[in-house]
Amino acid sequence: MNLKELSKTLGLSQTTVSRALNGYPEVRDSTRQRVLDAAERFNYRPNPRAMGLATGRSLSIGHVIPVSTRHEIVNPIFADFIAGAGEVYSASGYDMTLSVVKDEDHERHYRDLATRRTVDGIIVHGPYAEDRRLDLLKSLDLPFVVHGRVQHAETDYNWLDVNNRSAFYRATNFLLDLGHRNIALINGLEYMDFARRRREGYLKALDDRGIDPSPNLIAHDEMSETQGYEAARRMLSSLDCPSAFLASSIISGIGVRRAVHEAGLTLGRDISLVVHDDELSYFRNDDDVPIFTAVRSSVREAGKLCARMLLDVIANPDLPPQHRLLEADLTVGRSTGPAPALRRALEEG
Amino acid sequence: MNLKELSKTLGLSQTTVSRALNGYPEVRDSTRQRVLDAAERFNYRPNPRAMGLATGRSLSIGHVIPVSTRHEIVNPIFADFIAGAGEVYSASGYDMTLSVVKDEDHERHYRDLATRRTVDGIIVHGPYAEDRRLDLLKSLDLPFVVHGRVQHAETDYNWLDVNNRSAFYRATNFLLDLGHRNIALINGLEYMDFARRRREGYLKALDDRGIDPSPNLIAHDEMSETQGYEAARRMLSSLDCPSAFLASSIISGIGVRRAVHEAGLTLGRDISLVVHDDELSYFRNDDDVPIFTAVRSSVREAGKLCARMLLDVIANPDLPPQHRLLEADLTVGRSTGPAPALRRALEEG
DNA sequence: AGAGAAATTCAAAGCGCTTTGGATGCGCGG
DNA sequence: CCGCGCATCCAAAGCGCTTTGAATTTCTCT
Repeated sequence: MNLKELSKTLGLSQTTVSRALNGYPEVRDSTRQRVLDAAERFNYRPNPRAMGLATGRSLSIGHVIPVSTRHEIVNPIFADFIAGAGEVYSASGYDMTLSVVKDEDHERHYRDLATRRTVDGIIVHGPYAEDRRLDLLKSLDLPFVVHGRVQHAETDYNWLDVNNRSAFYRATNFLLDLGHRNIALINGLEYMDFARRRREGYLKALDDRGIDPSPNLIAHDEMSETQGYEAARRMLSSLDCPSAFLASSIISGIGVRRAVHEAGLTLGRDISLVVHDDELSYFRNDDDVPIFTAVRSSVREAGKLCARMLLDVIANPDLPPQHRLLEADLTVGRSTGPAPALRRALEEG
Repeated sequence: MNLKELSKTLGLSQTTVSRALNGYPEVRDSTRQRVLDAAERFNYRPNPRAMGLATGRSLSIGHVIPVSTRHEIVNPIFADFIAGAGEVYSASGYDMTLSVVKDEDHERHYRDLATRRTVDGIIVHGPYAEDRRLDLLKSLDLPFVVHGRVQHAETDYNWLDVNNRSAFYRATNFLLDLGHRNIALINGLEYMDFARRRREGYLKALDDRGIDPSPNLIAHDEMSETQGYEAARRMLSSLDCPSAFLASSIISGIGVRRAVHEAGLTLGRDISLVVHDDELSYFRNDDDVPIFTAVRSSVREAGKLCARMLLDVIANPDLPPQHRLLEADLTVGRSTGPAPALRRALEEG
């Protein structure tokens, strides 16, 4: 059943029916009701491609998921982010178009999206500290929102980010206050923007107390269980063995835990661990006393907020660039405790 | 730049240009080359909505991700599956449209997809043992492939599945051969088809050896770290304390490991654990000697295969229903060993 | 009652592509 | 030289919707 048939059935013109359905004012109330009833009865659904052709819009948002050839990992936070964003889209009648794009294909892909206008806007995932994508996108006249930020951008753009620097600054300070001095950082890939900011926060906190960071205690890699495990194992058996770890993800944190156990040590007593917790749905860390002390920020919520921001920008093209900086909570769990030296001092009174 | 402009520039009709671009034979070779060159030079990209309107196809595949209101978890295997499928789509010029749909909205959503023809086919994720969705889809005349199967279906349909029954049958036998008798099953939600099949395999193996399964040693829930932990902790402190666990996911397996450690026991010696390993990219279990003994099957590969199957079915509508049953590998890692009783016997010679 | 304004409704153009049903021009055999 | 078949190319219709500009109806006031 299409518009033509529907309007013929109703004895009205396509114009009127279309207007009635789309809520335009120049339709008599009784007529509109008649149209809506008929549409419902005949289960009429406008053809989105025809709508799109006529309006130029696609009612679809593009999410571009980067996969590098070097690093095969699909970001595990991605599923939850999508779930959050998807909720917003379906509530607003938008679809979500996903593309999984290799690093070297990004430019071509964005240009394609822009010229074919297959989406009305896009969400950029996993920005690098130096990311040429944004300047390209700016030049393409396609609304976009970045989940994260980049270090230096030629021009302003829409973004939503967790305050990674502050989160890791606070987390590091928390460990320092517990007496830890050798604090290791198990971070994400060095060229990722979030990883760089987290390291900045970490270094700043050390610097504030006049502590020299040890290069051996900083690991940059893809955040996987194995990465956490191997980095932690290496560090635990090194000379400047850390008494505390800061892990950029709950997943690498799990790896750290494995290494700690394997070394015959106990988390929260011999070794402290603070993780960044994205509140992944399959990895809840929200018991009354959480397993891990964590800086916490829901990535699903971030997905919702990004989606809303983008829809806003699309609806109001003249809006100035939108920014939203979320602060992470620092929640104390069972994986942290005073540094062994401090603990002994405390115990001896 | 659209078809009209392009053909005007070339001094050709739209018909000819369209045919040249789409590889139809009734175009002189030299002309075709001229057209292709110009298209390249002017960076011509056909408008997909116009194409879709004219052809009736959308060049897009729908993935429907279920989220229940009861269980908020987004299936963690989903990201890797998508990555696999996405590769195939982009190689074939298809887009991927994702929708995150609540249980109660599924029917409406599928009907919508079918009447609006916004996708050319869909992939069904996470089928329940008794899933009314399939019969509905069958009646909708929209090609689809199920990742998984259902228990009883009125009619045949396209699916790709891991042989869950056999995988868990073999895993259980493996543990039985090691002398374990109290074997616990930490499974997914009871109404999921895969969970039911896994339990069948497990029960069958026990039955083969005349062992009565203990209801206390079977847990059904969403597969999360917490679930694994709590189920294992409960079981470990119960009367019929298991000496081995079978976990339906590497993630719940991690939880089991935590409970084991917390009980002061050692994995692979005091307690054995076999997990189902989907080869999630952020949770590799593929060291020379893997951490976990596992039944293993790449979900990313499954994504690829499902996508290919669907594209096939779309291209050849008269194909009979396609089926593909993947066997999982049983890989021995460090999380399993002889049952304590057997080990003592062995040690005493 | 009649004019002008306001409220409704409509016909038709247009979005950018594919595809049907011819045209056109060419070489070739009779 | 004519007519036929083949290789190329084209004009125009159509996909299903929105939207412009105009027509028609209904109100409102005098």
